[in-house]
Amino acid sequence: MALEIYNTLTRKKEVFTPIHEGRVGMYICGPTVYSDSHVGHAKAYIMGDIVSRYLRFLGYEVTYVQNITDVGHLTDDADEGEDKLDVAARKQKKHPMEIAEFYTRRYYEDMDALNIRRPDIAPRATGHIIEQIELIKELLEKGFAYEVDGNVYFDVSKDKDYGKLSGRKTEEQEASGRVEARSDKRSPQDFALWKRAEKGHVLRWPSPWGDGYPGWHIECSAMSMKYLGQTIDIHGGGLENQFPHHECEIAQSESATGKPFVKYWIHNNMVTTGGVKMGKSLGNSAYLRDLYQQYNPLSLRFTILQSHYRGTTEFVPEAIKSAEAGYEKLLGSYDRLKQAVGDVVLPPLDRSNTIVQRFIEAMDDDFNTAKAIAVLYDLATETNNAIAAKEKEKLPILLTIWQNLAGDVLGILPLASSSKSSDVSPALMNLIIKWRKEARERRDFAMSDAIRKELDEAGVVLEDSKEGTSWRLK
RNA sequence: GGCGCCGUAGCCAAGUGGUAAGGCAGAGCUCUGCAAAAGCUCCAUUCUCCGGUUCGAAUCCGGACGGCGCCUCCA
Repeated sequence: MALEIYNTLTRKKEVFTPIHEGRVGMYICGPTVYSDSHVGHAKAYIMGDIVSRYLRFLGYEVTYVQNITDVGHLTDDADEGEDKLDVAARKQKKHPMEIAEFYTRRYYEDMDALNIRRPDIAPRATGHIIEQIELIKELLEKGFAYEVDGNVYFDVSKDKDYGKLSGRKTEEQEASGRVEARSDKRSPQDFALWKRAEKGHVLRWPSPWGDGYPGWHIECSAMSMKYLGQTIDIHGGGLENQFPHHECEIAQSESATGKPFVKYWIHNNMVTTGGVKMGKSLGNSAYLRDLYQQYNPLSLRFTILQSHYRGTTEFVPEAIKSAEAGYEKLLGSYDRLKQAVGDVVLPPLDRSNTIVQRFIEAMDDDFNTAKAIAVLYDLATETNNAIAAKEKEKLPILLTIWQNLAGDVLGILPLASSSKSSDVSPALMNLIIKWRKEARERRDFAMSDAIRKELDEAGVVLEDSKEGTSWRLK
């Protein structure tokens, strides 16, 4: 078996072979930092996280680049609309860069909580204006772009391949009545590479075409090529970015370099509620930091991983709660195993183990995390039985498997530092358990039950078994 | 109008030609002073519907119905 990835460009699963043996360059379109992150961001960046984690598990040297868009795009590619960062800045009476910095920090906080590893390089659009201008100059020199009164547009008619990612033909676009004609573009489907800054536009830079700011799509082309080369292995993002954003990126990049821009395009599907897309503009979206008040962030990650990244995820309380219940069952098994194993040096991962094999087979199939999680439930059952049967030899082997599959690849095990903070002293708990045991021995069940009930209310669960009483935090 | 996706048990959800994964909820049993946890067992003769291809279809083809996405900022 080998890793197969569904390539949006070819609309089929392809065996993954990196351009340079042993190394992978990947780019996932990052957020525009003018508001807080919502569940849609979680799904997209969990996908990027899983892809990079699994590639590393397979032994690849991965460079993961994810931009921070701190130049507000116009709300459309015509000459209308407003810069989103400018709007937020004006409302809050702040400089646009304050807005960008504020939400960038909060973005990372929100993603950290989901156990999403930070990208290796997180370039900001405002830090790469020079690169963007250079790319635009090249496109002008090669005749793929034209300037009108301080605005520079990409000439879609010059690009024979335009539409190859999204399956759109330019003639069809022209037939659509939805493309605004009100601008100085030659053709409605041409898109802006550089915009002239009007009076009052705060974010602006000097350029060969006068003061202005970059268009929506150019930053990703410029930054991905700067850090990953002219052809990169994997480029991805949310499905709604397929058109026009990624289509335009391909047009710009390939016209400038004459080389393929991306080998594998990956797109994640949406998060829905009641079957309808959750989105900012629809007003049915939920901010992650609000959800964190109600749910453990890792159980939200688990909920998302229980569906495939290319399918939709139905995000309703009933689904989240049932996922959370299943997730806690897995964690319970892992916690008991960790306690049973104690502090010993763990063996290396045995990749020939049946459970590991099945897990790899699932992940090799276009990152099928739902199937991979089903394997973890078998791992949990095996773990629970091994603990009950006191198979001491087997336990460290199982713990290694948990840490590799559930921990390193899926990222659903709590990090040691972030596990439930305990203000409960183990020594005091042992004392309480000892007294309760004495009460039980003299059959004072009223007392022993009262102790259990009150501890439960304090967040500590007691569990009696043949081996004695154990405790855990709720 | 153009392009595309989806419809699997009460809920979430994998499966894309070989006879329905997994989780939650539910039922029973084991263990147990009780509870919890855990284990075992049960829980879709069937995949929206109707035709077709095939030895064989949830999976392929055609049609109907229902839902959704993109085409405008969006993960």
